[in-house]
Amino acid sequence: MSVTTGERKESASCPMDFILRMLMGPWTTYILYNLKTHGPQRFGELKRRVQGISAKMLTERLRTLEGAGLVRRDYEATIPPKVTYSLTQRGHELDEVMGTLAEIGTRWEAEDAARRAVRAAELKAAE
Amino acid sequence: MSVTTGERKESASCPMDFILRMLMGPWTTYILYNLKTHGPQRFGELKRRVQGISAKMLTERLRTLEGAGLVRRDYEATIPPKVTYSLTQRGHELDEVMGTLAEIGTRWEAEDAARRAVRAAELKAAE
DNA sequence: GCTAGTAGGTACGGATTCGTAACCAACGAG
DNA sequence: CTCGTTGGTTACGAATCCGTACCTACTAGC
Repeated sequence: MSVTTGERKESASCPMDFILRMLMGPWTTYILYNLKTHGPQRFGELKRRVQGISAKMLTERLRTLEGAGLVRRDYEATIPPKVTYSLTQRGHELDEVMGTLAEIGTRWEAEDAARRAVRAAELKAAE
Repeated sequence: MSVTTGERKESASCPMDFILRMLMGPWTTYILYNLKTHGPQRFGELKRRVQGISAKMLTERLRTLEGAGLVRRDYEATIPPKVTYSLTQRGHELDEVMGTLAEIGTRWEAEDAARRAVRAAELKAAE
């Protein structure tokens, strides 16, 4: 599947698919999360915060997000150049869903951890 | 990124990432959507409905979803075997988010279409 | 005996992806 | 005159993904 370029053959009739393709792609959620919580940021700042991402990936993801209208790119042709990225209004429309997803994800992780703990305790008791 | 197997190195501190990895993976949304709207289904039924998917992919995705606790697999060792898949309670917890995502996706698609139409009209008027 | 259908598993291979490393342009500092 | 900074781009290569094709075991139907 092409996470980056959008549809592969036919995305036919699943609007979720389009939007999830956007949100997915390796670093996307980290980028959006950072732009949301820390506000507009310059390229280097963002790169430093999204630990481990390469300039190439960051550029590519930002271009994709920009193309989808989720992120705005402000370029100042100073020397050295200054490029600031920020969430667009459309980008902020995802705040709520992302919040919900994060909440569910967190809950599930906690539940899974609890379940593992119980199972471990049972195993120990069965010794 | 490994959509299928979950984290690659560190998913560190982004619960959205975990859950989106689940929802993503090529056919996942189609599968969940079908299980949600058409209820529990057998393997072949599902395969027929999720048009174009290969048995391999369907099996793999279902196993992943099962592993994440979103889908339940009921196996009856009749001849021929009968395997029914259904959403678990956890699977249904995503109903609302998926609905919201679908709504946003649909709206954006419509907005984009409208914008393209306007642009096309402008181009035509400028001839 | 041959085919179809059920629910997959396995092997291969082309395409895609993503990380690494190198490079670029302009300029200010030393 | 070289170095560092910013915001990238490009080339390469290894890893991964996912579709195709073929295999299983069993039975029913012709």
